[in-house]
Amino acid sequence: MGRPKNFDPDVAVAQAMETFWTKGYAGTSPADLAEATGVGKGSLYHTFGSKRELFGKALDRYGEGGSAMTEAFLNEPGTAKERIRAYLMRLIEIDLSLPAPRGCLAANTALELGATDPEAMRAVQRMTDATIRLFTERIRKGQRDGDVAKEVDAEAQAHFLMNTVVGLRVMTQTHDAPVLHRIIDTAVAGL
Amino acid sequence: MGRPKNFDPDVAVAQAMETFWTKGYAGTSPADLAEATGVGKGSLYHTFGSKRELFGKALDRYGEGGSAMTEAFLNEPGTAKERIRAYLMRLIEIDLSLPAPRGCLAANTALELGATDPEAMRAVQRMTDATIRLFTERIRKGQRDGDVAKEVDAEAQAHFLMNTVVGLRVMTQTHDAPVLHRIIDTAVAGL
DNA sequence: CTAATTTTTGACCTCAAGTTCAAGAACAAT
DNA sequence: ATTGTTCTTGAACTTGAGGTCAAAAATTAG
Repeated sequence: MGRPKNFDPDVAVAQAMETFWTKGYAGTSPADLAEATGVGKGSLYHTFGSKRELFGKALDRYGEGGSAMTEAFLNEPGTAKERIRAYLMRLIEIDLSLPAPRGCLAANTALELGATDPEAMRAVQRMTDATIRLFTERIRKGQRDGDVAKEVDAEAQAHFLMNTVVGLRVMTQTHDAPVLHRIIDTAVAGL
Repeated sequence: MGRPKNFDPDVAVAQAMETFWTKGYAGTSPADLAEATGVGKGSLYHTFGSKRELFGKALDRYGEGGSAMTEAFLNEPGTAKERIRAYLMRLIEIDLSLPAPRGCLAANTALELGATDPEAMRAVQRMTDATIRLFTERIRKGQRDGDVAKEVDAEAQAHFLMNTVVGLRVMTQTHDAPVLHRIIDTAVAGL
């Protein structure tokens, strides 16, 4: 009972995520969030408690979406090297197609809140660990399929690829597609 | 003539740089800068004009310091691979020895101001290009010395290494030394 | 010593961020 | 229709950021 919400909290979280992603945590004001979601400030506070809590939900949602997209992409037909390369290419392609590249919410958060917000860091780490696991599994599958050499240390490669992804999402801010493509080609050479 | 400054602007810039590096651009208030430099807010504004201008000087100074340290490190005796590996190791070692890792001021700036400050981006790009050039030269020297294969594309490797550096400076926030070391070893495997 | 010049200091100003709250609106149950 | 409950709205509050300014202090030239 009681008056029904006239917005969907999940949708609002998704819209908030987009805003945080584009403008950063500190750079996003309650007014921005109200505009992005179409919900009054008061209502947002009533529903989510605080800006930080809303951000937490947005981070979680980002992790879910990212995981799903990574998993889907890696598991399309092809060799491990092909799929991983295609995944990296896709990542920068999306970012470069935006009016202004915004990198990776997780990486952005790590840098912006790293020193001051341990819980945000844990959320970021959960996401990177999930991605690393997906990479590891895909490489192991490649080894079973015979398209990746048995000697390759799947976990080491996965960590390394994660590092490359993070780097790319920053380099997107300052470098153009050809440079980024060559970086990707160099990075997957070890597979 | 006139009253003499009772602080050294160069020193103040260096102190401001440390503060921006640790707390980020937006996260650093004029009051923080006054405390870090020991100079009154009014005096800082009198000397530097605005927070943004002071930040510009701090960025430049960071670039100079970084370049000098990179060049010095790469040119110590050893093979290209050894020196580059040592350089990467040193970078994360410094960062991990701090109470809280703060990454790379240039990378942090790229993410924080990427969308909104083209001039800061140009400064960042000047720095990364300088580093890439140093990597390229060191790899070419390795090829002349015979410790790097002639077939290696020095520029592609240099861009790739730059990307790895950027990635590492973010990963430092969430991962520990052994993982980072393995990433470095994987990254320099192509040399 | 006076004048001219430059720096320092700290009070002051404006504006927006982040949040709270009182009043009213929309529902379900009785 | 009334009650109890939950949601919405917009005003209002507090705090600190970023910056300005007038007055005092420190210097050199004459």
